[in-house]
Amino acid sequence: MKQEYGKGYQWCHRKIKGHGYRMTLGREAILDVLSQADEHLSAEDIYMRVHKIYPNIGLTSIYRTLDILDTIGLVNKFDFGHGRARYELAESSSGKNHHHHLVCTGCGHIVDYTDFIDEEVALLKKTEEGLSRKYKFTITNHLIQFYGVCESCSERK
Amino acid sequence: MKQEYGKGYQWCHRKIKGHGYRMTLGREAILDVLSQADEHLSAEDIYMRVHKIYPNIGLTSIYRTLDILDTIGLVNKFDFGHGRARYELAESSSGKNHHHHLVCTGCGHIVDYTDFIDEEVALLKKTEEGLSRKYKFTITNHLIQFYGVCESCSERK
DNA sequence: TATGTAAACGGTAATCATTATCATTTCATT
DNA sequence: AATGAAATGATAATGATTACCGTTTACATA
Ligand SMILES: [Mn+2]
Ligand SMILES: [Mn+2]
Ligand SMILES: [Zn+2]
Ligand SMILES: [Zn+2]
Repeated sequence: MKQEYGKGYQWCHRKIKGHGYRMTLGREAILDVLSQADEHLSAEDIYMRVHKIYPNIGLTSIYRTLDILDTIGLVNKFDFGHGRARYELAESSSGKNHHHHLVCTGCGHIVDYTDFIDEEVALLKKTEEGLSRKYKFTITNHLIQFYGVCESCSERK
Repeated sequence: MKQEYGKGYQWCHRKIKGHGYRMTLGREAILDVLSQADEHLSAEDIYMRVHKIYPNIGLTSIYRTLDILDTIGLVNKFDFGHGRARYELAESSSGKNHHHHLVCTGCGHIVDYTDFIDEEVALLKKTEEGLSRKYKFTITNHLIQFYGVCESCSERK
């Protein structure tokens, strides 16, 4: 159960406590489910998976915890336009590379891509600096998504 | 009322009819409100403004029309993370330049920026081609947003 | 190790933007 | 004017997320 992922369980634990939160069995289970997920899970997806290993969990706690984890940067929350938020472990905690998303508007399939990511990130950095200066914003985050139709969706006419 | 904007009312009219839809007073009023808007309006914002010049309009028609206009590319629909969708006239119909958004997570203020847009668009084009080939996607759209804290929000501690 | 207290919890009800339904009206075409 | 399709507005339904509240738990302290 308590497996290692990214910078590891201990690192997440410290980060949570460092922000004044407690580490509980429920939170541990949520991190565990996220670390094993290969897709971008909704709160209810997470609820169902956590429920198997920790049956007492309530959906409310899932939302509460995800909100905290998003706030302190351990998870990323996304809206891919399907009416519900989706979550993934952040790079820092998952050990995955920085990536952006390609979304099929037909079936909802999502591709994590890292192609051109270095160029993208370089331009983003430059843009952030420019915008920051010009508009007096402290920029904390960015979002890049491409939308289109995947192969099987376009074959399905 | 029926004023000129972007490629003009006639152009929008033709585009709507070209997709098999009818041009009605309500739709005209919605386009009119959008063309005069200086912000990114929610469905209810639009409803209230249209209601002044066309009191019989129902909120349902606002949603229906916006959905159609989004689908045929006359308006863009955005989610800036405040629980409701926001709309703006698309470049083609508004005459505005291609731009992306800078969002203040404190007060919700949104800046349209065009800085570095040529470089951004060039990279996007290249990335789109690469992703398209590699993942067999027909890419139709992209989304770029920066999130941060505006000056007055950071002064307000 | 026992205890006090704030944090976290689960269940339930409430919220609220968006959609579905459906009877009525309007439009384009003849 | 008659016809059928598209559009409309009022209303109800939906569904993800949040608010509330009484109970339980984690953990700093003694
Ligand atoms: Mn991802
Ligand atoms: Mn804009
Ligand atoms: Zn697809
Ligand atoms: Zn602000």
